[in-house]
Amino acid sequence: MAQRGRPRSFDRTAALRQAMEVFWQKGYDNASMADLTAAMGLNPPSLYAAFGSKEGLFREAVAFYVETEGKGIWEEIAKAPTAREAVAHLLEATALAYTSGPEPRGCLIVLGAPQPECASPAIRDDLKKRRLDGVRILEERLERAVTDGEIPNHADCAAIANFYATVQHGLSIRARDGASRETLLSVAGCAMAAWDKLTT
Amino acid sequence: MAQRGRPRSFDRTAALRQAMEVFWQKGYDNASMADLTAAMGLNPPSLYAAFGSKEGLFREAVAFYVETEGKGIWEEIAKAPTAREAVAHLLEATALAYTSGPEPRGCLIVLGAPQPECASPAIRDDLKKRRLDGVRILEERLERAVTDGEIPNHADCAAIANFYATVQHGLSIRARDGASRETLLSVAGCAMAAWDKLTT
DNA sequence: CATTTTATGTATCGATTGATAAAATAAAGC
DNA sequence: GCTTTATTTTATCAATCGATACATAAAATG
Repeated sequence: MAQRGRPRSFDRTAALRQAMEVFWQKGYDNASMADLTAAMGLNPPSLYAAFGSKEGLFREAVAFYVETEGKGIWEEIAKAPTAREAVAHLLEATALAYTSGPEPRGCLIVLGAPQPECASPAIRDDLKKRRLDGVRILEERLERAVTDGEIPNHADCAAIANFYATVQHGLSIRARDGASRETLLSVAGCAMAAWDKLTT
Repeated sequence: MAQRGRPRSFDRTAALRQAMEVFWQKGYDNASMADLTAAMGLNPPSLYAAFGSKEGLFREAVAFYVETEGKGIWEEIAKAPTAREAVAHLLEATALAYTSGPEPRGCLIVLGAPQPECASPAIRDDLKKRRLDGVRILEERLERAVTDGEIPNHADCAAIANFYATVQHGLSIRARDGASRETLLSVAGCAMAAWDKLTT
């Protein structure tokens, strides 16, 4: 059954992608509705009808970001045969993703709303939760490695997970500062240099 | 010779400290003049007479931050007898500083204006320069360690400096997410676990 | 056809943004 | 005491903020 009423004249997904780019570049608070409507090619009423609010638009933009940019970074965590390969891939994929375009990128989830006093506490908390989810996913992968016998029992999985998550977050800052792909990859390599000592 | 005219009725340094706290909590863009005047206990004209503009106030706040919060973190870099101790102290002092209060802290220089499209490109670039200065200071300390014979010639000082700077930047994000002092110290320890492999 | 429903374009809402003009006030030099 | 200089208070500036009211356009339904 087809929709009633006048159909929308724009590609919702394409508009969402444009919104994601604006939020990625400016962050939640600094991205104005004027910026967003201009980039998306919409008038404000169309935007509000399709996405509800600036907050709703950002939530969808983040979900879209996770499904597109984030997928290649995190999906290998579970698939990799060893925790070491999982972590190494995470950092390398991060380095590649953060230097994929001409513009400074970094992670939308890390940089989208970094201030404790954000215009939208819900947005701030949502991004924070997503970041902490990343730490937890890492920790769970390491604990699985203990079960698998890859890592000894006495290894501090929480500490190791926190360490590699911290490195990954730091890569966002370095990427925004214009660090090259080679530099970020070398940082990933340096972080992996600690692996043996941390897991034996 | 004393000042002519009516002297100001407020403590300029105390007001600057209050402004620093507001910027630290909200970032440059999100801190409104209303926030600042309220925290500093001033009327707008007094603020503008004393600090010139929001941008000027932020610059002074950052300089004040470096002189107070940042001093204990970076001054040991040159003093420490070995590069290893210098880097270890940097990370540990960072972990302590970022968890010194009840509120999520992190670094003002890392988090004060993280967006590529900031309301003030000059502010954004100034903070970026300060971050890159940190990387350079680390690298120079490592190169000195090569000269001193602490580290072999073939060590990649730039890569190592980039790695530890990345960890330090990442600590700001983790601190904002509420990571405990013990967690941040353990991250610092994990980072130092890579030292031997990176320097031999 | 007319009716209903939804989307669009124009214009604008009250609130807040960074920043001042004008006037009142206070302290120093003469 | 008088002048000079600077600060403080009050009120407000134009611009922008996120979000809508309203009228019109385009599709499905009857």
